Amino acid sequence: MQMTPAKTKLLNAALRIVRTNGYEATSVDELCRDAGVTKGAFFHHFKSKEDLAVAAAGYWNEVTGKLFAAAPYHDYEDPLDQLIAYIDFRATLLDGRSIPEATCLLGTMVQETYESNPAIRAACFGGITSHAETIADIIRAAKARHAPKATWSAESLALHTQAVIQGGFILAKAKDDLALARDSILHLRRYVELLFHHAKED
Amino acid sequence: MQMTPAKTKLLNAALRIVRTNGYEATSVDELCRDAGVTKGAFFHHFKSKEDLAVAAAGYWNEVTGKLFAAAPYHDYEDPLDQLIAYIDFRATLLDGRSIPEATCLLGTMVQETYESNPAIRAACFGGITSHAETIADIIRAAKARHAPKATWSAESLALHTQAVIQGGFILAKAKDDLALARDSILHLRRYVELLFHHAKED
DNA sequence: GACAACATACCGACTGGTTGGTACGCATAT
DNA sequence: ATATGCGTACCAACCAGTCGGTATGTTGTC
Repeated sequence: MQMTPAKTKLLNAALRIVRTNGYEATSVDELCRDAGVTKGAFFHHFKSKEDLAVAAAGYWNEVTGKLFAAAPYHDYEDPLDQLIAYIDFRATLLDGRSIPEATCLLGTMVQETYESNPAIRAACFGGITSHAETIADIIRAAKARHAPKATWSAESLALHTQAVIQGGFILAKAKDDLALARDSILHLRRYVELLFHHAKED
Repeated sequence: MQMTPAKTKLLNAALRIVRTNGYEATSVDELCRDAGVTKGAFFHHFKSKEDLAVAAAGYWNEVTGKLFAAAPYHDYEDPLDQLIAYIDFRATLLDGRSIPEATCLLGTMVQETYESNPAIRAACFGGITSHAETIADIIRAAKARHAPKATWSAESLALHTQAVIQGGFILAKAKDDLALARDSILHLRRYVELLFHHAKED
């Protein structure tokens, strides 16, 4: 999608500011100031603040989609290796980043808007589940090869990976330390290893 | 702590409304309307909206502290049984509740305030870690008895339980379905079982 | 036990600043 | 010429917080 400069600048500003201060605490004026455009430009491209949030969720999916598509975890032949490498990749995404830079726009926005703003909630849900689905594909393949008789489902485990990552972000925000998010991802890695290790023993 | 009726009503209103709409989207006027008190009463008891949020976090700890202290998971002799029962108890806390009723005030508030409001962030951190510490005590005992040589720490696993629960809430909010939170808690249960099952084999 | 002095709990009109959103003007490109 | 992209000026609603005031204790003094 071709985008006009002001629109792109506004969306990038939204990713940064909303992840830092949340959706409600982010004002249209601040967004415009940060993007270096005026309010006229804002309401030319977005019919409301809510509309911007929905567009930002879509933009987030675009940006992170490319990031994950280009990530090295795809290079492994064994899907279980891919899964472990994906988890490790999620951990490396915390390195050298501040908390607002490392955390997820969708998880942040949905907390504030799930009850009051169905459109934003749905956009966040779509983004999270579409990413989880790509992980579920990997898990499905890993399960078929290494744990065909396991009782858990690939979809459920994929969503769990996202839950752990999102939950890790919350703890990290609370302590102001991304190490807590890293620790939880490490537990997740161990869980996946134990799950498949256990299945092989049967 | 003895509390005046208006103050208690405001704190109870805060627990409900903030969990529903978030901190920023909750106005002082709405809080007063819901509590059935006036603005004068609000600012008599709290010197600012931020002050109310900090007090609400403390109040949340009181209320949930009693809930967990009276919960049945303490009745087991074996600390590992206690831990599993705690996890199951967390799952039952979702039953028959709406999402705002089931979710955690601290996790919701800290997402919005971690960068812009250190006092609220610290209050949320204190509440989460003090609860996690009670779980860490159980895990420490379970580890001493069943997995003395395990490499993971009780504190880290305790925080991970909280991360999974918080992350489950985010997914539940995104899908508007608490089943997702339940699923993640089930994965957490399996993780703990595998962790100790694995340790016993060594 | 009566009365003054003071504290606590609460009321609700008001304020100055901020909010999301609108109306409209103008330049450029087709 | 007309649609698109953006700037300027503005608005009504709402926001957190203030302030003068009342009603109801509580405490100390004689």
